Amino acid sequence: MKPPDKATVIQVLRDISLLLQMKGENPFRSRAYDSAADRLAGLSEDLGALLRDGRLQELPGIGQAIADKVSELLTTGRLASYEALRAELPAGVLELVRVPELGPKKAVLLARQLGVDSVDALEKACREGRVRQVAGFGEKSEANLLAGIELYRRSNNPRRLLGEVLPVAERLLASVQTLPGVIRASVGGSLRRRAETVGDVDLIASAAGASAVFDAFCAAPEVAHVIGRGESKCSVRLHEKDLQVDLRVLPDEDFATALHHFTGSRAHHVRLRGLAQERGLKISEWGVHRADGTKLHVPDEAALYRLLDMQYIPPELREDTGEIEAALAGKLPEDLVTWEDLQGAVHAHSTWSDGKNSLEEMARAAQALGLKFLTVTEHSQASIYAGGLKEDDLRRQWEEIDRVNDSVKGVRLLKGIEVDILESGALDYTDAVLEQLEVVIGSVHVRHGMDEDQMTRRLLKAFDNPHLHILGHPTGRMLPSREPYPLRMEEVLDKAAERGVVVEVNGKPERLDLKTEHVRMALERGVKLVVSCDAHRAVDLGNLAFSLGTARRGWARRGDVLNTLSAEQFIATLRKQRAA
DNA sequence: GCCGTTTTCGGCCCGACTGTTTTCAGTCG
Repeated sequence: MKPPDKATVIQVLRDISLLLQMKGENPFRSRAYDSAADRLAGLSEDLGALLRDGRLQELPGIGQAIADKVSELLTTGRLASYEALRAELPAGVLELVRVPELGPKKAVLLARQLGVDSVDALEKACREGRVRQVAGFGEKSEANLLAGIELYRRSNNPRRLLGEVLPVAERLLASVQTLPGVIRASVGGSLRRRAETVGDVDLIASAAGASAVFDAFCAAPEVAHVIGRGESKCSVRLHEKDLQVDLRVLPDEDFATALHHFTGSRAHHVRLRGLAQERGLKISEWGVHRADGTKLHVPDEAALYRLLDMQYIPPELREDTGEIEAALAGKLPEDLVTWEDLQGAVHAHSTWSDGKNSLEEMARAAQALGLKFLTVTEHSQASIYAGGLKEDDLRRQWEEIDRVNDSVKGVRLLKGIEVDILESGALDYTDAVLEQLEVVIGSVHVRHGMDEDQMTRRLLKAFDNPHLHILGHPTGRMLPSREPYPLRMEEVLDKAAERGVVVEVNGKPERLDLKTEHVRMALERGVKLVVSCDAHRAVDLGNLAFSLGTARRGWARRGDVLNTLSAEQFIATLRKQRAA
């Protein structure tokens, strides 16, 4: 039997946490399973390797009991205590808790009292007015459950892609900033941390009074429905993409601590608040207080970290994956790559292959973003479906690139290719053509079905070609629909480091490939990166922001990312990397 | 269930909102 993958282990731990809550167990025991799941989710190392080396228990939050359970699950494919727990509770409860508004306690109550064992059965019970007969439930509960069921049905995975949501959120933020009385406002939540997917949008604003702000916010044309509204929080659902937006409005003196609180992550906060306790401080969204109730002045987030004697931690790093220890020791990198550092955008297509805009339009879009160069990397001949270029087409394209470079000032198009890495690991052009190009990205586009061994060897073989500069979207995943192809990432990155192959952090919202954990693995090995936009339209140059966010989440510094160099240095460095 | 530079027992982050309640439990983030 195939051993369960990491995602399965994480899911089982989360299920155990829920089942323990259903049983009414000690909530801290339940939380321990959740924390362990969080820890594994943020892990860059291979779970199987940790198990083999007996190092599972070295992970904070994983002790003897959970390590044993993970071990049992990984080695036997089953977990007896989990199965026993499931058997103790009514069937279907783990499905029921996926309905928003329905938590473990209510789910088990309804399952026991009404015999509902599925979301369908729950809906029927609501419609027949049976739910309101259960103590603690009323007519409103029924209506809310029906609304929750509809939401649950509309999308099995309610999390949206960062690249879909961020532009919507930033537009909304701009309008909130103009509402009456608003002093400061920011995006918060996993969106601010640049997680690859986000569940909803958190906006935090400061103003003298919340009421007028909420009135205006709820009346905005993009708002479809007001979910709830209290003293400091208001939740709405937008017409656009069915997105839920939570707006918090607080006095300006509480803005920094509120922004910090609603940025998360939960794991980061738990650690930080523990540290605060040791210093006799209490942190909440309403400020930092001493035990005697004195409130400390916290004008911005940096001040909050200073109170705990640690370096400022940027939002993208707040996941409790080592950033707290580093910040306490003063070892957090202070030169994480920023938007301002970027001089060029990597990976763009034009109408020469499957792009929608001309070379000149792409150049002008790059110019408008203040970029100094853009690498034009069309598909190669094997990618017939994507209008891949024959070698002759390429030469004609170079003439047009020269013309555009003469006419559009301040930005330079680099002559490149996204060449297919064929099934054999060979590249899809002759060396005679490849050596004339300034930028060669090699990517896998066909035959994803190879097994782990075959795919690993395919990539390593491609590294043998000295003209390959950059490995493009290394795992081929597409969120949420296509799994990454199987690959021994450690081996690929080891070899990339050894051979000077640069690795792409692809910024297309569905890809974000490398993902965060792999970025860290690459950097630990000294692999150099490019952040890319994989643009097929001029507007896609904005994908660079998503790639940048992923690189920062992986702790990438300015010097790790080659498109922070000038065009000349960029080209020279790509060549030098491979010559070394 | 995890954890420990006073502790191997006794803590564990913190609060808003809702619906159902007359003081709180459940859910969410």
